[in-house]
This record gives sequence, C-alpha cells and structure tokens, in this order.
Amino acid sequence: MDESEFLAGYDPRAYPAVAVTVDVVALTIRGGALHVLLVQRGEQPYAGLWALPGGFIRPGEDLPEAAARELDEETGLTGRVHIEQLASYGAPERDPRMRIVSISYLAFAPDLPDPRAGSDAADAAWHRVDRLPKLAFDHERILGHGLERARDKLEYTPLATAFAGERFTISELRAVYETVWGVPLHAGNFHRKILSVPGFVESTGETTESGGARGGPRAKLYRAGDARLLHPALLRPSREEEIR
Amino acid sequence: MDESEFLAGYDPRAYPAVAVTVDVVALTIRGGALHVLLVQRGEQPYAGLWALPGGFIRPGEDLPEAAARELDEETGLTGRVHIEQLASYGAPERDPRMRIVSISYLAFAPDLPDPRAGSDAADAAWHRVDRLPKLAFDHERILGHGLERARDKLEYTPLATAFAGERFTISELRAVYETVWGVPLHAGNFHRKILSVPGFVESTGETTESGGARGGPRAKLYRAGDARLLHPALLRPSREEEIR
DNA sequence: CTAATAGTGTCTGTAAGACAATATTTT
DNA sequence: AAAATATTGTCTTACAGACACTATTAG
Repeated sequence: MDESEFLAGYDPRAYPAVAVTVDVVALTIRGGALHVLLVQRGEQPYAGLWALPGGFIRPGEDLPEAAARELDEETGLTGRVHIEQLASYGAPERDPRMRIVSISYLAFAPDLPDPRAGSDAADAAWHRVDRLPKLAFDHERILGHGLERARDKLEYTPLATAFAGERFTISELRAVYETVWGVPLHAGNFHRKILSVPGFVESTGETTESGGARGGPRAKLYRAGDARLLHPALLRPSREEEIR
Repeated sequence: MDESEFLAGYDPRAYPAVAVTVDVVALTIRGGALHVLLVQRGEQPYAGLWALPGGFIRPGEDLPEAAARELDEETGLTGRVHIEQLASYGAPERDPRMRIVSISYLAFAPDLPDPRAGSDAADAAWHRVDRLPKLAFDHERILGHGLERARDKLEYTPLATAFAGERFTISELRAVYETVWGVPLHAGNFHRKILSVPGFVESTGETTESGGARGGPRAKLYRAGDARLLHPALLRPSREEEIR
C-alpha cells in the first residue's frame, strides 16, 4: 500500500482496534521515603508482577476523569490529590495482547492510609521508589518519567505543599524536598528562602503543640499560599551530570 | 453496570472503537514572526477550517514515528527537526465522528520552505501565531499548550538553537528569544549571558560575510553547543500575572 | 559622514550559600 | 545539663539588568 492510498482511504475502523488506557504514577512520602502506589497483577500477561494502577478509559469519560477514577479505586481517595498529565506511551509491542496506547498521569498526595485492593488486582501497596520490585510492561520507564517530573516541579511550583498536610512546618516542607531530591538541604538557608518567595506559604499564626521528638522549640505552622509558580525558584543543588 | 462488573469483565473490544491520532504543533520563525504549520481541511467535519497536521497512527508504528511521518508528509522534512511529545487530549466529544484520543507533538524547525499540501488537505501553510484563522476541533487549545511549552523551554534548554540555522550569530539567537517571548531583550546583556552559559553555543571561528543590512560590524558565527540544559537558565523578564 | 550594530566594561541590587549565633524545647 | 531544632544574622560570591563605551560596517 502506498502513501496516497493511505491518505485517501485510511479508515481506522478497518484496522484492529487500538485500546486506550490511563496509568497513574501516584507518589507520596511515608516515613521519610518517597513511595509509589503499585498493584500486583492477578492475570496474564505479567501475572504476579507489580504495575502502576490503571485501566481502560470508558465511553463518555474524559482522560483526567479516568485517571482520577483509577486512583480512587485503589486508594479510596477523591479530593485532596493533585493530579496532572504526565506523558503517553504507544510502542506497538508494549502490551503483548493488543495495541494499547497509555496516557499516564502523575498524582501527589500527603501521607495516606494503606490502599485497598481493587478486585482486578491481587494486591495494592505503597512501595519505596528506591526498592522497587520488577514492574510489568514499560511501567518502570513511566515511573522514571514521573519521578523526573516531580523533581523538576518542586523547583518552580509549590508542589511540595501537596505532599504535606493541610498545615505544616518549614521543617516538614524541607523534609519533602530532601526526600524527593535525595539531598540534604541547609536548614537555615532553606527557611529564609521559603519565607522570601511570595505566596509559597502563609502563616496560620499557630505553632506545633510540642517541640521536635529529640528536642528543639515549637515550630510555626503554615499553610499553602496562593502562588502557582515560585519566583525566584528553588533550584536544586548543581547537577553537573544532567547539563551535558 | 456497577464497579465490580467493570473490573471483572471489562473488555475494550466490546465497546465502540477508540481511534488514536497524532497532531503536530510545528513552529518556525519566518520574517521575525512565530509561525505554526496548519492544513486546511478538505472534508467534514470542520471542512474549510484550518487544523494542525495529524492523522491516525498506523499498525506497527510508534507514536513519535507517526508524528515524524505526519510532519514529513506536509513539509517534506526528515531530519533537522527537533520533535517532542506535548500532551494528549481525549475529551469524549472532541471529534463529532467518534471517540478520538490525540497525542500531540511539538516540533521546532529553522526557517523552512513553504509546505506542500498532502492529498487529504486542501492546502497547507505557515500561519503567524498572532494572526490565526479559526481552527478545527480543540486545536486552538493544543496550539496554546504548545506555545506555552516552547516559551518555557527557551528558558532552561538550548531549544532556541533549533530555530536557528546550522550556524548563527548571537543577534539571530536573540531574535529567536524576542520573537517567541514577544519581548525586546537588551542586546549587550543578552550577548554576555549567552557566552557565559557553558555549552550553549560554541564558536566556529568564522564571521558573517558582511555587516548587518543597516550597518554594523561583522558578527561572529556560532553553532549549538553540547549542553542539554542551560545553567544558569535564561529567565524571562518578570511575569507577575503568571505567578498567582 | 551618519546611523546602526557587535561586542565589552562597569556599577548596582538581588539572591544563593557558607557559617555563626541565639532561643526554645526534649530527654 | 546536654543535645537537638527553629529561627535569625552576617558575610561572600554570583548573576541579572541598567547603562555607557568602543569598534566596525552599510549607505
């Protein structure tokens, strides 16, 4: 078949169906480590392996809607979760059953209770991103892109507050950055920096009930401010490797 | 139908097919103005309106491959063009014929010859992005996202060099920034800044054959360097509106 | 010659990062 | 009391932006 035939007479319904799924990279911080939500596959292919939660889009359902539904099915979570589109994947052989194009979404949540398993998954659980089991399909790659995106967005958006609770201390916010970036940050400089960025956090006037577990004064409590972008941004400590 | 039925027995082949297309936001700079490649639709729906070039993915074809093919069909361009995934759109009613999920790609090219029309398009042409005709489907929104992405990426990647030719002067590079951002930049400060960012440009040792059209010395010629990220970044002049 | 442009020098304000200091709290 | 932590202060360096200046070329 040559090009003009394709262009003139191409009818998608004449070809094997393409299925569209959404997959969700849901991140949270538990016990000082970054975790991702995974479900254990109950069926072939890749039965027994872990995978990102996801599934087919339904008739009449928009993509973000489908992503929110899939996340809700695993976590019981409805509001409270920041969710955004990540990327799409459509390599012909990425699913051995049929042609599947997957739209991935990235979600950030504060520390959450353990997920409940959906009925199509043998199990669902949070996994530390630095101790991952083998993942099904190309989900390792998708997760990698999600982590990259999350690290980038901490720099120039107030995303870090989505990992913290409703009210938080500057130290808790610093812990988010240290966990996601994997580097220690200077407490004093970080503190001053956060307060100097307009709209990043706003004071609640309250303080913690008690000092830190191992001593120290009570910390002031803040809530997320109204900034959508951080200016100036919080730049990650230099990453020479990533520049070239 | 309740949730457990869906989860247990959902079979995508039992539903009306979903079609997957790629759409390309191809940007170039011509005559000091940012242009996007559009094709005029020959068929319903939206016959006569302009649209982003795109089409159905083919069996066995990966997504970036499909995007490159669609672009090639309109421009005859093969290499030389930077192309990257932009976003995906899948609102149920975005195409009146059937459920179509579209993966959009963003392409940047140096000044190009006029496109040739593909046989499924009445016409294809570069349009100034500030003087657009009415666009079909949700292509105005997709283009908007593409422009946003392009403006952002100029800040922290060497993308601007993709709009310039193989060899270029600092002034030409500045013109790219001024065109895409829509703001005038200070020539002297810009010049020093570009040369101070490691790996952004490298000298060719050559100069232009003659000075500028209206006078001035010959300019040194540079080529793109090996940096993948600009550090420090070239920040856009303050955009208070976009912060909150 | 005049105007325009390439490229460099200088100065100022802002902000990042190193480091120190103080106050408050837990054990 | 000792250790840990919150918060603030000081100093140095890097860098963005304003502005000035010189050299070179077209017309």
